[in-house]
Amino acid sequence: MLSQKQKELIEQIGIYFEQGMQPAAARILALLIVSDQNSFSFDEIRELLKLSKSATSNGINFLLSLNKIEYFTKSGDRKRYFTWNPANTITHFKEGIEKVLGLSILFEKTLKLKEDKDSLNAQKLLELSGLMSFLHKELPIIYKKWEKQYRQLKLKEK
Amino acid sequence: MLSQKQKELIEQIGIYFEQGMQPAAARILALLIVSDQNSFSFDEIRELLKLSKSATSNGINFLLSLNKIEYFTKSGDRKRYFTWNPANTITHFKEGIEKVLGLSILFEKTLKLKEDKDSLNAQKLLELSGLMSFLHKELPIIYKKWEKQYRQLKLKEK
DNA sequence: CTTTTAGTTCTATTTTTGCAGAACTATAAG
DNA sequence: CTTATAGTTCTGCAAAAATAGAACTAAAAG
Repeated sequence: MLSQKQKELIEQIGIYFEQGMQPAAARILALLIVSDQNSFSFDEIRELLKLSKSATSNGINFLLSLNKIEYFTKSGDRKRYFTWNPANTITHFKEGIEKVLGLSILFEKTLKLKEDKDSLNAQKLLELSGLMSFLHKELPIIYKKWEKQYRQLKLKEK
Repeated sequence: MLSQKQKELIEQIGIYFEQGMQPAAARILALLIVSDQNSFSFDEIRELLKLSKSATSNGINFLLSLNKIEYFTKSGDRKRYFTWNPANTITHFKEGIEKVLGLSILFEKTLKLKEDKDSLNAQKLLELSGLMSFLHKELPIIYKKWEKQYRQLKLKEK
């Protein structure tokens, strides 16, 4: 069902995802991304990851609420089959970066409160928030550049 | 010593920093960034943030070990005076972004294991790791662009 | 040598997080 | 109506994280 390599990747990717969700949810998401099987039932997830019913249920519902996964049903079968929702993942990735850059706003606010704007502290704060907001402005340009390049790559394939 | 606005910023910035360190350490760092006072002794930090000696000591040493803060001493005074080490902060920020992009390597590894490389799952994985590594390549260019712009800004000031 | 000071380390609590497993619910099938 | 299935929710526990405060240490001052 899962090779050793796949298991390792689930763990490693899971660690990245744990920033922002519980270990169980992180591994469920990693499983749906890594595996070759294109959908998993509740109990399959439960057994593969050796989780309890509650951990599985909570993890799945957490991921559903964030639109990171979705499910479909088969007629004459009560089970739900869960899959990764890759369509939103790029958006989520972009949002993740956006969030980090929210810190620049707090740094700008801090700067405004500074009595001595010429201190090293204030100067560096300006530099840092400057870099952050510069990056923030540049990112959409990068994304466009990539999309263009990516579209051409796809065309070539055909 | 600390205005209401400063206290709020310490809490808010602290929340960002808590990803990666204990709440106490996060607030100590935020304090050193936000305050107008340019250095703080152990006991000043302790009292302002209402921390225990151990929490203060551990927090300070953690931040020192990561080079996020530094200290100086005054002759005829045994205390250490701690300050934010802004010089490294930009480096730390860049490293933080680097780390996130490490996920792209794991996604590439995942892709290699995929039996069906034409599945939506595999395609999106390729797209995602592609975006990530593209961004990774573009970042140094952005940094240079910013540095150039920033240097000109500084020259104008003079 | 004794005392003071600044800070560290150790021990014990408290708080938080995460999960297991049982009890429960809702729905559909028979 | 009864039973089976799929999943949720509740209760409780265990491990980990974070902190408090006391005991301790190192070094300088007197």
